Amino acid sequence: MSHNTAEINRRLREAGYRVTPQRQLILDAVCELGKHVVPDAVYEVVRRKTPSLSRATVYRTLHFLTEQRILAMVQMADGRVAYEVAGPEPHHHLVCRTCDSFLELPHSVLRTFRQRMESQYDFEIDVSHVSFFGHCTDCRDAAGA
Amino acid sequence: MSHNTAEINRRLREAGYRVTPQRQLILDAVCELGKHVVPDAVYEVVRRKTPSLSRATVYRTLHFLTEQRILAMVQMADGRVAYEVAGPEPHHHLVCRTCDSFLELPHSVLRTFRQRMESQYDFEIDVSHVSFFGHCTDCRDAAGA
DNA sequence: GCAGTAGTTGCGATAATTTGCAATAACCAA
DNA sequence: TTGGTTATTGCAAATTATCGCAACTACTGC
Repeated sequence: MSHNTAEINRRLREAGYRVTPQRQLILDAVCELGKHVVPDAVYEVVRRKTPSLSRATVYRTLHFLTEQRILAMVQMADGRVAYEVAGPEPHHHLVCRTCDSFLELPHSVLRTFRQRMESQYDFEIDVSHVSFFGHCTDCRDAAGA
Repeated sequence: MSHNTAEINRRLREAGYRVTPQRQLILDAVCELGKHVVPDAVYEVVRRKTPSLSRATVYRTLHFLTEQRILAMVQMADGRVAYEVAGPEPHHHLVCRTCDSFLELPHSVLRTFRQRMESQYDFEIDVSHVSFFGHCTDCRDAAGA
């Protein structure tokens, strides 16, 4: 369990939302499944414990927890969205379009860029998570052969 | 019409693909609809001229034309994908999550970043189009009030 | 021109995601 | 503890996106 349940529950209640068993189950499932968790995988896990829990609830809850910055939404190369538990410091991904592998980037790589957008365009980039797509070393080598 | 039909047709045929009325209609529609065109809008337009043209063809053709770098795929704030005619030089967007407006960024803003990723991570970012999400001046003012 | 080849399309089925609404249950206050 | 308020859930239907396959047709070579 890599999330502080008590703290999260407090935050939710403070904001006027409710802590429901469904929300806790879904958060636990994302946590347990690791990084780049797709909605369907979450559904499969929670459904084992609570078969009545519906797909709609999974989708809604993932959205909800993302809005609350408890989860972060990440884009996969094929366009699907996945989720992961949001750490205290955001991080970013380099996603390979060919093999779907990904590299993690520290937030620092975007810090300068972000500041520039703010001063130049007066636009505040939401950097909870950014994915960049392209091709990793291996796949480029394979293609170039 | 902001695209050179003859040139595009030549490119497609040269690559072994075919120039079909459906593809032309769909490209024209994207062109006419402007920037950030969603698949359904394209479908509504082409269907007026050719009611038999199916939704599947719209989706497939948008993907296809994107692969051929004739269109560029852009992400909207709500996660949906949209398309626009790809210019000779890529450009990027700052998309406001609140009002869905967007600012265009010249490719140059990412050039340094891209080079850094290449030298540091040996990862080649596909920069045909990148969207950054956040909040524009107006929406931040409105929210902060 | 004309016919053959293979890239494309349309249809229907399927998967993935969202939404409306009534029933439910978490939380707060007394 | 109990009751009321209202956020949340589950269901089913609506949307949105994808896929398999047979029919079609754009293109090439003759």
